[in-house]
Amino acid sequence: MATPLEKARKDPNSMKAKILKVARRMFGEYGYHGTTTRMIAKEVGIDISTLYYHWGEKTDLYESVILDINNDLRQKLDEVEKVIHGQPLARRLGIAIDMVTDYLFECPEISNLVLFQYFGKTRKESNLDFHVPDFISDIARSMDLCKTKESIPTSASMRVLAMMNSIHNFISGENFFREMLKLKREEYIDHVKETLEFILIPAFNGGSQGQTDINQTDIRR
Amino acid sequence: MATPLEKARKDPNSMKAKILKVARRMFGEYGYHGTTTRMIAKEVGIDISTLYYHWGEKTDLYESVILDINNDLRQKLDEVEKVIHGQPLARRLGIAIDMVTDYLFECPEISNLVLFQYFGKTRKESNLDFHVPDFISDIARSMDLCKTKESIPTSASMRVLAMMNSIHNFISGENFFREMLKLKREEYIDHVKETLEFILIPAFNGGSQGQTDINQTDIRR
DNA sequence: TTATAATTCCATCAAATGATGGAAACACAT
DNA sequence: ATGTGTTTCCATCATTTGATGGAATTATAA
Repeated sequence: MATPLEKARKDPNSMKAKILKVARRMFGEYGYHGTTTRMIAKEVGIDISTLYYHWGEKTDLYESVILDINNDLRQKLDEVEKVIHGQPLARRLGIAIDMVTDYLFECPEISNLVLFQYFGKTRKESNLDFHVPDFISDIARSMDLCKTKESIPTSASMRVLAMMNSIHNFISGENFFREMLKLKREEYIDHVKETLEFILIPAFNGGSQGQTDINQTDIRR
Repeated sequence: MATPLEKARKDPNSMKAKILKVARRMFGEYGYHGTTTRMIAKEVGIDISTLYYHWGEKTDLYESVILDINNDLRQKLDEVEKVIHGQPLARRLGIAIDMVTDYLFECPEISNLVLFQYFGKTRKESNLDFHVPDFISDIARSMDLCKTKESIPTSASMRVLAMMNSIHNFISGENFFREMLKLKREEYIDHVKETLEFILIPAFNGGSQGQTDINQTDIRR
């Protein structure tokens, strides 16, 4: 109950929580430098100084946002892990893609912020470790890319990164890609899942499984 | 010879060209809002007003940067297309991955800017069409995903997007991922190629080819 | 050399932005 | 009602940032 972030999570109706929610979306859309504290305050409907009262400096708010999405993502991945446990690999992958994709389409700011973290620099660097390695190793183990949680081969980490990024890309790029392809939201989501399965399942399934129409099977849903 | 961009391209030693080069890198690293005109001017070693003299508003410079990398990328893709023409699909893919990856590792700002274009919003929206559809259709045809250049199926476009983005991700994320995996640059590049082949070749090759150690074949280089 | 055009820098502006002090408004227990 | 602690807003700063006018410098041609 010490940090503002913990307070915000405890009471989702608190002002701290409201600000955090808006900040997630705005930082996700415009990036750190593209988002001003005034933009956030205005969107919440409060004065800018109220925002500073609750969260302090802009960098602190941003770090809280990162920690928050990090937490959410980890929680979701744990949930997925429980569901797919024990299934055969192709099915595990199919379900995981389906669940994670659905979730991230609900919270696209997560994908946005993850990608910003990977690709963007922030003038004043933050000494915030992103805990990505945690995710990676768990997913790698969950996909039979390694046995123990320790000592993950580099190639396994790379493959998991490729997988996760492919998903994030389609979520974050929705506006751009959907406009480009003239698709409705539902259509786009279906195409994303189909494409992810097309790309990922053959690779991780040993490249020896079905043809391109593996998408048509009942792996999804 | 009309626009500043054309002048810059004509004479690579001109001040316009120098500024453009630095602007590409800076916009690529920090994004549009994260880069100030002063940062660029300082890096070039000139006064800020000299920058404005040559390129006008910040948005104009940014648009020129986008057009410039767009041009470079298209040129490179045409070059790749010529090299791989006539080869069997898996080999075409292997060579394309190799060439494009090498090129983008030389000009990482291209990947950065492409991803920013996809994922970021820019407060004041620019009415600049990015010509992505051009790339997409050419690549799709080059990979037997469709017959004619017109009427590309949506799923084909999606697959090409997935492919291109996977490459851009590893280029743009180099700093983050390499630090995370404790790799030297050369090692990282090799792992990127291996991973891309692992992910992409089985999918586009019909999912019926080799096992995971397809990476060990002589497809590369 | 001299006139003309192109280039560069200095000084400066106005707006935007991060941040804060302090007064008012509110909640709530006594 | 009164006192105490919390929350909110108004007014305001200092800095940063995009942008420009005009003088000084440099190149170019006559």
